[in-house]
Amino acid sequence: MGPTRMTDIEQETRAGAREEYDAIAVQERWLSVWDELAPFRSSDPGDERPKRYVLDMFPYPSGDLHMGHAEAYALGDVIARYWVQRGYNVMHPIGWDAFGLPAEGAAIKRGVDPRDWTYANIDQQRASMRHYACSFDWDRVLYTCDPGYYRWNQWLFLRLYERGLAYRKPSQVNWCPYDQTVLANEQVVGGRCERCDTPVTKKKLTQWYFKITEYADRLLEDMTQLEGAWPEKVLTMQRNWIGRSTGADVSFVIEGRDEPVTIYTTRPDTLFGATFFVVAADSDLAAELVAEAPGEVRERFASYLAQVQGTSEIDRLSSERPKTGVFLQRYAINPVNGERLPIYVSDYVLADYGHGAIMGVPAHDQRDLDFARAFGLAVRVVVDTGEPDPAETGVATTGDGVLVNSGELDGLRKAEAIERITQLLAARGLGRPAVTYRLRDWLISRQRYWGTPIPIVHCPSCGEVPVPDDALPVRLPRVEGLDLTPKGSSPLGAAQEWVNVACPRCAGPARRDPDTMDTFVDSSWYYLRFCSPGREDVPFDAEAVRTWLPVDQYVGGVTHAILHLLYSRFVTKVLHDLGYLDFTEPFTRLLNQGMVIMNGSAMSKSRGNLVRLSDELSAHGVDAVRLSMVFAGPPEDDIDWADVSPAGSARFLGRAWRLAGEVASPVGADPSTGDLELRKLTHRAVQDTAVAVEAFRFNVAVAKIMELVNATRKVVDTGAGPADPAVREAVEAVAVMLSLMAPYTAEEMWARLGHAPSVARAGWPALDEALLVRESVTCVVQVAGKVRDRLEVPPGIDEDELRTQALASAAVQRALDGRGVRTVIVRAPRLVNVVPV
RNA sequence: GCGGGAGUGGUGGAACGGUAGACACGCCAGACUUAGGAUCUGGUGCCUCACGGCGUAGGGGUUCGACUCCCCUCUCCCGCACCA
Repeated sequence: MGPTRMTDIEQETRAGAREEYDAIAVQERWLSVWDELAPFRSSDPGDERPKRYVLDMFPYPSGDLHMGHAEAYALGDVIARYWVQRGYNVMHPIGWDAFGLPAEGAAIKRGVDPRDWTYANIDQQRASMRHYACSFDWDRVLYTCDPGYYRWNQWLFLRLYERGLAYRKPSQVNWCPYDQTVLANEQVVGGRCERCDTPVTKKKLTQWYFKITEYADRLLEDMTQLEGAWPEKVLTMQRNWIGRSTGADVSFVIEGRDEPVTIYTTRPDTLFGATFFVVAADSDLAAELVAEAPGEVRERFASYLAQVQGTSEIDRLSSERPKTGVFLQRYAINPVNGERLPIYVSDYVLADYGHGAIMGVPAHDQRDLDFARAFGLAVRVVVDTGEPDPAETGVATTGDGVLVNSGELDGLRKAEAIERITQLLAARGLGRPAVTYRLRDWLISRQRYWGTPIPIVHCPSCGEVPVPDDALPVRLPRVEGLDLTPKGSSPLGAAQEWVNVACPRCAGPARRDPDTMDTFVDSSWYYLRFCSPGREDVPFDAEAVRTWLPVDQYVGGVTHAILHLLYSRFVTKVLHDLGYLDFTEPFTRLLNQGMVIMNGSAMSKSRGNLVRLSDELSAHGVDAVRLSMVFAGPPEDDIDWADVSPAGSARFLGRAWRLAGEVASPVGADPSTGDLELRKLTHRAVQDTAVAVEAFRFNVAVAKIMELVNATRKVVDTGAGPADPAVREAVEAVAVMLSLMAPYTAEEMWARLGHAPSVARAGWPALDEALLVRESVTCVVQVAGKVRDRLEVPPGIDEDELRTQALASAAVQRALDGRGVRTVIVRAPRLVNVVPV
């Protein structure tokens, strides 16, 4: 009966001869094999496999790959390699987000050409990726700093320009004093420059914008397509960022001014509670209103404005900041009751939100109340919420209640009053319902060298003239002779031969726009370019885009939750509207991986907790590092490298590899004659692993593979033995599944098992459904919800039979201790719960 | 302040409302060893000699049954932060 026992001698030999797996030595042998086989090429003509587009966010080439890259690409690779094994033609390309400030920094500091610095880093990263066994399709590669790429940024700019979606306007903009350039709203994080952490200030400048606000509603609505496929967190962040609010515009007559001024409010029901009026200090309206004010007021305003503009965003944001302002000695007339409201300027009203002016309702808005208390202004309650008087408590009431002191609105509740007053205002031509967004237009011009030149020529007689398509690309001038030091204006302006051109329209002398584009423009459409990276006549091949897009699976860090993802969604919609794309969302599914940290905090040189990827790779090998990244936990969680054990991963890989060397049945041995229990475990593991991978529970997938390895070990050592065909079946399954995370080891195993490379294209093991059926399951028997016994029962057992068996259990009877049975809950075949009286 | 998420062994983490702690790391013991930081085997939530009891941040609730659903509290993380 049973499996053949190994003799003691065999056992001794085997134990004594445990082979050592040299994970590092093995690596070299496969790289050239893979180069030749190109298992991940996706552009072979006539490829009949169904398509799938897996995309990792492309890197910025600032030095070599680091631990963060290693995690992201390990995760993306599991997904890409899985779908290849499932028989899909997977497009998994890579490129470089190659424009940007670090290259200029290097140029300034070390006198190297940004081009040379950038391409040198790219070469290094590319070599590291190859070594890290990334499953990229090396035929699909792009560099955004290549004129062959950025000409299409210019093309995109011109298409937006034609539609009025790219425009120039003067405005108060975010200014980074360190980088000496403007920043988009999205690139200011907590009042600091997203790049260099310098506190941001404001500056009035004329800049180029993309009109993303025109797409605010669609960016919001289309998120229903992404529900469940993108992390909820990202969707929430985008919703908040867009910040749609509904309310009403209300016109106020200003004494001594012909035109009334419109304000926006979400609380038109509190109109009768307005006791003052505030205009943003840095708005045009403020400048205009103060011009008619007495000289003393003008002076105070001027010094106040200077003070406001000198304040950094950091200070502006501090919440405990007292309210400040200047009374202009002018008045606005409340349209509902004719009251004269004193007009103030203050920095707590923002020039570029709503209309840059508000009505002050101190009783029902905390900010207004703070201001009123600072300036001794009246506080009038118009919504009785039952809470204490704000004038005394200093706490504004914002809840629901009954309108008072509000003329015809008295007695209505908040919501009714909002509707009523909006109607009344509309009927009298004094207001209308209004929607406002927190989202601002995307400021895309930058006063720096290493970016895409804006394809506009400024002509003294024709004004702004777009560069014709056939004159693209507008190439960057050579860097020689240019001073790249940040000085607040673009270095390109000093490139005389470049900047002075003939006007494309009148041929007269004109100047190129000297600014370059935000690098987020580059990345807002790169996923389209991968379909046809070599095309020189079009930005992307329409047919190829129809084939591949949208991206089925996007993988990247949550740092881009707003910036890159919002811009990409916007550009996709614009290109859709222009007829270039037939879809409206670029990324069907999104996975945000966490960060790799060390000892509880982000790695940094200054903290002294930096872990170098290259060190980890040479200590443990590529596979062990990749496996550790994947096995550490759910992909969206941070990985504390102090908590993971690449050495443990390496040991596991050695165990798997050794098994492959012990398989003693020939290639093609019929598994159906093999050990049934092991076969069942194999097929179940294959099934469970697939389910886990598809649900992004890669750590669980690894655990399932480990279980199978452990079970196979037992069968080899103390069960059916290494010659059983079921062992081969199991080990082959392990090799294929492991190829998702540990490509070198899997390839070695595959070779040891007698197969030709590459295991990457071996195909996912076919499931035998019959082997997934269990002939007995463990049934838990509870008494009052507590487990008292376990029964082995057939899966098809009927409820009555199970109930009978459960009640017959001695352990159940003991636990009942003579009490009667009130009910028995039976959930065949897994559980019975006996409820005593 | 507003919004979102999360609290499970010494650690990372598993668990369709149905066996809490899969799989690892670490640790302990053993085997093989001149040796072992290699390899293999076994053990490992807490209390208890045991029977058994207690355990998923804390407190309530729904349910035959709750890590899972609901309410309250505490703690931590993330995002936004004068957006009228």
